[in-house]
Amino acid sequence: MKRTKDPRTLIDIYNLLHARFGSMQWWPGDTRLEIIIGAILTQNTSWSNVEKAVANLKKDEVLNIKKLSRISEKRLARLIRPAGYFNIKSRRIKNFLAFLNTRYDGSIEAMFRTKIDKLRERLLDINGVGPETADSILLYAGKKPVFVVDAYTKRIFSRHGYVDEDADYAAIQAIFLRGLPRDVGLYNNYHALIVELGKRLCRPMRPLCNECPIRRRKNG
DNA sequence: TGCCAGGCCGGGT
DNA sequence: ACCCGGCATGGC
Repeated sequence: MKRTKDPRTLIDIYNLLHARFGSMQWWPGDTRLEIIIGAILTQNTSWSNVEKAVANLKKDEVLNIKKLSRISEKRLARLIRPAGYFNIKSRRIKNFLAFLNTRYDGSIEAMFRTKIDKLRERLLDINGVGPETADSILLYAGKKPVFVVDAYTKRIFSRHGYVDEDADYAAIQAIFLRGLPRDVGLYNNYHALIVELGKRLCRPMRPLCNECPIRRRKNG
């Protein structure tokens, strides 16, 4: 069966997802620091595990910049144990805090006063912060207009023919930046909707499923 | 039970 | 410039 190019825009897809799941208005987390820590903790890790780790940090009342900066890497690793990769993530959190303390005197506000592109460069220089983590920090903690790409984005939109299977992070991001108005609220909800769809329906070994709101059906 | 999860790094070609 | 193993817990 011959297939023609999907004429629907990325906005059309957004509207489908929004109709199905509503407004997510992310990130799940109370403070900007919690969002940043969560962004590191959720690297290749299910969110339910991250929640346990964050709960531990709150229970011990260390989820603030000063305490997190002072406790040992060892103790931090113990607290975030449920999130997996706890040793490396403890170091990565410490790396971020060292960056924040050194360059911005421990002020997240000061950090976000930096021009977006410059701040993104600096975040990427932190060992343990890659493109998705940096962009999540910028968008969700900083409310900056940066589109976040993740494994779900790549999987879902390559399956539906919007991005190449082998496209890298920057290429996928460029497609969304080109296809969407530069709007923080839209970027926020779009990525959140993608994750929601990914978590619920779009598993690795299941190419397309009938419940997928993006799926094109006969008769449109 | 084995596979997977909202990546990223470092060492090897 | 790629490619790949390592990192680790908890849920289904």
